[in-house]
Amino acid sequence: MPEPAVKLRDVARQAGVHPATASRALNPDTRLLVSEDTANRVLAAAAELGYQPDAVARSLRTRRSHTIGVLIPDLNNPLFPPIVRGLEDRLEADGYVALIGNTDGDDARERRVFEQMRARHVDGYVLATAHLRNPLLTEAIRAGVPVVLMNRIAADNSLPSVTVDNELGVRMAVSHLTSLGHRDIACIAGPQDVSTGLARYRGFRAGMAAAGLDVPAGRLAFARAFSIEEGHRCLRQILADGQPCTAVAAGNDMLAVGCYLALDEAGLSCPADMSVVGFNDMPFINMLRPPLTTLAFSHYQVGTEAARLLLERLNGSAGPAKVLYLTPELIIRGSTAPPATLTGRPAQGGAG
Amino acid sequence: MPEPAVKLRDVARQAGVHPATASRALNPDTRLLVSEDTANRVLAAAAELGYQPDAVARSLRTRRSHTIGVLIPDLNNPLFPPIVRGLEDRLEADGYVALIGNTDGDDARERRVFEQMRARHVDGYVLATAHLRNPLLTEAIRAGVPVVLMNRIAADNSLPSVTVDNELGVRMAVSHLTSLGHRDIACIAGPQDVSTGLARYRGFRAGMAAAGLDVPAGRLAFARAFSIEEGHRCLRQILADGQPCTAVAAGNDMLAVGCYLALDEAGLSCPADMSVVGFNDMPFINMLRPPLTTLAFSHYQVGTEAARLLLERLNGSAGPAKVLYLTPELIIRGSTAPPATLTGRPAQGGAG
DNA sequence: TTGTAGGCGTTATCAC
DNA sequence: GTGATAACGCCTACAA
Repeated sequence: MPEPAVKLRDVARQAGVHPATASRALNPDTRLLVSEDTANRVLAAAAELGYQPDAVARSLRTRRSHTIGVLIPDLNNPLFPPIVRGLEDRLEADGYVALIGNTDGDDARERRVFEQMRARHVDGYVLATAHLRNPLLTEAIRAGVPVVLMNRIAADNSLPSVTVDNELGVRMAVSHLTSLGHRDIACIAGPQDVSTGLARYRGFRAGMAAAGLDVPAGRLAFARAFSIEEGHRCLRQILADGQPCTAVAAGNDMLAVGCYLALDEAGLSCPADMSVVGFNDMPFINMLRPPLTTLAFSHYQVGTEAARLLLERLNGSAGPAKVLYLTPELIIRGSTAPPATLTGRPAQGGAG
Repeated sequence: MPEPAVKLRDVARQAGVHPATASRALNPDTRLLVSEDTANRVLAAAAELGYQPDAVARSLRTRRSHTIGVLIPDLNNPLFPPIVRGLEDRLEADGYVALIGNTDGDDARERRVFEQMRARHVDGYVLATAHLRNPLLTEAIRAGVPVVLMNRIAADNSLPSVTVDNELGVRMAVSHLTSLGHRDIACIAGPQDVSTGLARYRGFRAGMAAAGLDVPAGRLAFARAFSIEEGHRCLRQILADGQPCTAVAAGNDMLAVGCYLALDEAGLSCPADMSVVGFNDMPFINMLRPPLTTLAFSHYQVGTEAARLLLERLNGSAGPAKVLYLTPELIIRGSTAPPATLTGRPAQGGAG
């Protein structure tokens, strides 16, 4: 026994005006076109009947869906829920809703989701999945749909984007390690075809160079994904290689967790035998043993800022693309300590 | 320079037919109304032009948005991302998309989000936020929109729902503890106005009764939310109360994590001084020290099954509501061990 | 200040 | 089997 929804014409009838007048009274932008008295009658009628404008019909007419398409790699990555919350909370304030699409790093899937969203007339996109060169981007732009990038950015900074200063973050991490006395520092870099992986690796090299330290090949590994498994594999590889080291800078927290596993497996303990630094300060990462030293930034804010940049575009502001860098904060926890050689104990790896 | 989208009438013109015919050819359900030859021409034209039907216009006409409203408490709760993924993956297979709304346990917010979704003509709702008596439910039903519950269920089983067998799970947990030799077992129960909190508490009482054990008031605390803070507060309260116990069954993993904090604070160690059992087997909970013994079930499957039940309704199946119970699995990890009183003796498996 | 009319893109219901 | 027509609910020139 579904109750028929109340429509604009019902409100108009109740207020004794024409639907067009009711429409004007209900729409904040056109309310001043109508007499205050009429406006009040219409508003009262709408309230009484519980009128909700039909968003679908409105979209068809106005060509604006008030819907945003959001593409992320995988919601299961703990980095993304707070980002998505930030996005949705900010968008909701302006009457927008978000369609979330997971790509699982699969180009075909990404394209399917993208097209789905296009068919639903999303007013804009927020992408957290950008590769350094991404065909989807040019396509969206050609279609005249605003795009904002978050977390990852594109090769040229031609698009509005929000990201943490990855390079600075890793330089801070390296500086923290060297100030503890570490000199033999390994790096597990993330994938180099996304900006996060690349910028953090650059930050590592810059930090090491600034400290006058070498980066021999045996202390460097490239993860094929930002996953626990890859972190595990990479540190195992470095340990097997025999290039001794007392600390490792991981491309993100997931890789760092993988390092924990590899250390366990090798019978080494953190931080006594090896210090570990991550990146992101994922939720719950402070609950691990030892709690992970990592670089923090407000994930929620990444979402709200990305939403803000997109809303600016949607509200007509043109101008050059704003690229926002959040400053990371080094959170020192239990996974970093001076190297064993300095604490009185014999050095595990017997480094020179 | 936005390219104009290609419309049905463009396809029709290219194929040399009337738009109505093109529509029939493109729609699988009506394709048999049109000659095979024409159908092929239309399909070819559509492919060539890259035609994507306008979902908004279609919705207006057909009164179906192929959109589902999903209400969850908070995406930041690690339980929900996999559930949402399950939902979205299953819905996508049938051409539906999900609008996710976070309620933060706030009734007003829940109502706002619900109305937003209604205005967008969602074809159905999936609610993970159901209180035992929920006004939204009757409202949705009155509007003729199908509703499926997941994770939590309503007081009467009048709605299709998917949930783990909470009572059984906690009985398994208690049985595990008693078989280790525990007799003085505390319980930190979740909120009693939601089905999960209530059923798990019932399971605890049933399990204890089956083992012939008492539940004195001093070993029982009710959390006001499924949060780390509340778990912390509740166990601290129990410890302060002076009723000695050697194990605690927490209403979920978050509460269990709070227990870890309270134990740390009290200088007690887990599992030597106190065993802890959780519920849910949240992602990353196995990375804690000690890894948490808990009850696992496929969160992803909760999502896919909920989607399935809803799709059944949307495809017209009536019949009585199906209530699906997933069977939980006890995952024994490092947070449970025989009580200290027994560990001096070779009484590992044997309970007195 | 308010009413009229037309159309957004699609599909359902008629005719032919 | 196909074409014409109307309508889904709303907004917005334009007319009055």
